[in-house]
Amino acid sequence: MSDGPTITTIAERAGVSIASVSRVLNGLPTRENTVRRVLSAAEELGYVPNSVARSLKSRRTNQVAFAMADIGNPVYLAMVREIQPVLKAAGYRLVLHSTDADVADEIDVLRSLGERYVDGLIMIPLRVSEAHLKAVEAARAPVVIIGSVPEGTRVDNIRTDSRTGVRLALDHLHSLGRRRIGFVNGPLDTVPGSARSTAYAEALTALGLPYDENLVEIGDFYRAEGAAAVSRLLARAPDLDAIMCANDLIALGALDVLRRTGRRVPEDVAVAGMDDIDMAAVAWPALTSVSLGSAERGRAAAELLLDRLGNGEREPRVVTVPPRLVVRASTTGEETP
Amino acid sequence: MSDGPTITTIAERAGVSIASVSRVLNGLPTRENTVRRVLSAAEELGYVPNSVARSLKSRRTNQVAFAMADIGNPVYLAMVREIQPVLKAAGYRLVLHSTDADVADEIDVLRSLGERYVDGLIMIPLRVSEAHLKAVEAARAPVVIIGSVPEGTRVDNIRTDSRTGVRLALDHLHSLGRRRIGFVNGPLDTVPGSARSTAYAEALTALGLPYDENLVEIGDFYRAEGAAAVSRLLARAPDLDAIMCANDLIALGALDVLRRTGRRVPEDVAVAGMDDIDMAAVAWPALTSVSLGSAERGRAAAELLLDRLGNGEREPRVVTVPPRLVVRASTTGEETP
DNA sequence: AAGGTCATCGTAATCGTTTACAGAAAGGCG
DNA sequence: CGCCTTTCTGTAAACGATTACGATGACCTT
Repeated sequence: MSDGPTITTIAERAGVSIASVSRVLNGLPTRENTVRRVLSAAEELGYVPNSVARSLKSRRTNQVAFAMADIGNPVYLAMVREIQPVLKAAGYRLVLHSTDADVADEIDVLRSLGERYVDGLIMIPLRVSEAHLKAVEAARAPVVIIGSVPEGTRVDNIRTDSRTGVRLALDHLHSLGRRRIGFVNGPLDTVPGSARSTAYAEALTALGLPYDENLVEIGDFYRAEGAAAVSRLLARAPDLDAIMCANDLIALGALDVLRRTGRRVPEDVAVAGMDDIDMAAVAWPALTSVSLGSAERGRAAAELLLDRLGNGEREPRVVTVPPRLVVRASTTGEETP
Repeated sequence: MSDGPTITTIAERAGVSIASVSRVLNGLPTRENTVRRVLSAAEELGYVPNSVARSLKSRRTNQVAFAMADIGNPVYLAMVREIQPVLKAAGYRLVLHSTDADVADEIDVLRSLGERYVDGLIMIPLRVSEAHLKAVEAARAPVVIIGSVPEGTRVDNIRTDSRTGVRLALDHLHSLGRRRIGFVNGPLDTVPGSARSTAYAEALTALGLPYDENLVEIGDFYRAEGAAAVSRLLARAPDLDAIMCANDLIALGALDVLRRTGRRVPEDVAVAGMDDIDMAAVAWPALTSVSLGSAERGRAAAELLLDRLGNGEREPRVVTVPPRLVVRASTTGEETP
């Protein structure tokens, strides 16, 4: 754990100048003899270049940050899983930020781009405020946002269409003959929360079903909170025959509550979730879910960022990943092998 | 995306020297008037300190790396989830490395500590070679290893006791009356693979059961490979009444195969896994699993590293997290609410 | 042999900070 | 008022790399 050799150490041992050392190590044309002496000196000393010093001069760190609300959420983890290999292949390291959905913390991450410890940022904010947008515009490094931002915001953007997603699920439930379809959502002041709320109302209208506020309950995007919300919902609307959940963790909570209260899924109550996390497939009954393409979105974000890091100035791009309904036993009762 | 102000810019605007700017920004004693001028200049310019330059001088990056074999593995993700908040609270950022269980890649991560882009490393190698140990000893920054290393290795180390873990599970299966207990393992040249293999044999002996090599099958630590291995196992030993799986992904694969081949779990075949990943609790039937305390190990590793970063030289420490059997329906049939 | 070309090398500046050191200003005291 | 002590501030040297520029010497040409 000593203090490690620098190019100066090498220069002394090889009897050349630090400039020559640098040139050799960077493969610039140098006399054969010098190359040999420098390389063997470097080898003997176990030289490893100091990336901090290099970054200071080159203004590149080969690091990229990913900021998400909550590292415990499987959706974000699925994204990390896709982002990491893409960046790694391009020679970038991935730095993780978990912001606890705190706006100040997210703005802070954006501001911290000025510290230059990363070359770019992929961010997936739960809420998008004015302050966010200002900070994004002022950011000192390329940013890719996953999630909807207002039209006209000048930023690379990956979005999905959760409105259509909700619609797909409700159509499916309706086609199975369900008419009293409850809805359990997360906070309405979040981007997904508000989008899914209006989507639910619209889909009902399109299906010719009445909007009954007794069928709607709001909790949070976690399993325990989801379970609690489902309990409240069942108390208010014991006659419902289906529950649409704003994400899969809520849906897993719903399965817990329904099992505990002795209702069969899907015979008594069909359940659908959103995000299609890994656990959806192994749950019992396996959970019907709307895939919002977390993996694709993660990969697309990484690729968009890499492209921007290569190109610098170009028009911001928007990539939309379409939702896809994954039907499983929690709605149809049929096991998919 | 312009080039951002530096302390030089601030110094000019405030009419002081860069030394004074630095002092003010670092809270060193300075005349009231100077403080005010520097701070307002910094404010107006939207100054953000360059962390790369600061790191070069201070020799600290406030970053810590976590290197794991496969970022897709829920066990490692569970660790990331615990490590991140601990580091964040201490002001460190977390950099992720996925090494694909490649020895060369892992050595590379160790070597790259010399690049000084992180202050420390938490590593969880699947295989531990001579080269690993050499690289660890030579590492230029503190390292914490999760997983067993040879006695006497001078490194902070978090371990669990998977031997006892296997023993717990087999005792449990035996107490349920199972006598033909199969074992599906991952590669034997990995640390967990070899440990669990000997543990299985030992536990059988302790229970007075014969070792039947027809009851043992080797695949890999993934769901699909696990399923394939279980298929082979069932073909060779159709009369088995329990399967011990070397990890939960294999166990999930086992559940898939058993269901597909029409065997009831646990009536016909009881199944137990290891690691107690999130999915174990939601699977159907819910999976009995040996928790190796992934969360605790992650947290302990982070704390050990922080302590070492604070203390510098001290004797290496070893923390052992005991295994714990989590009984669920896949062995007892009783649902745990 | 003188002059020119070319490859190679070393000196020094630079990136943006921190900090040792010395100089300047200010205050206290006889 | 002069001297000493105490603040405070500026100059300059690090940290470890990259790189522009000019110096050096080998080699070729005439």
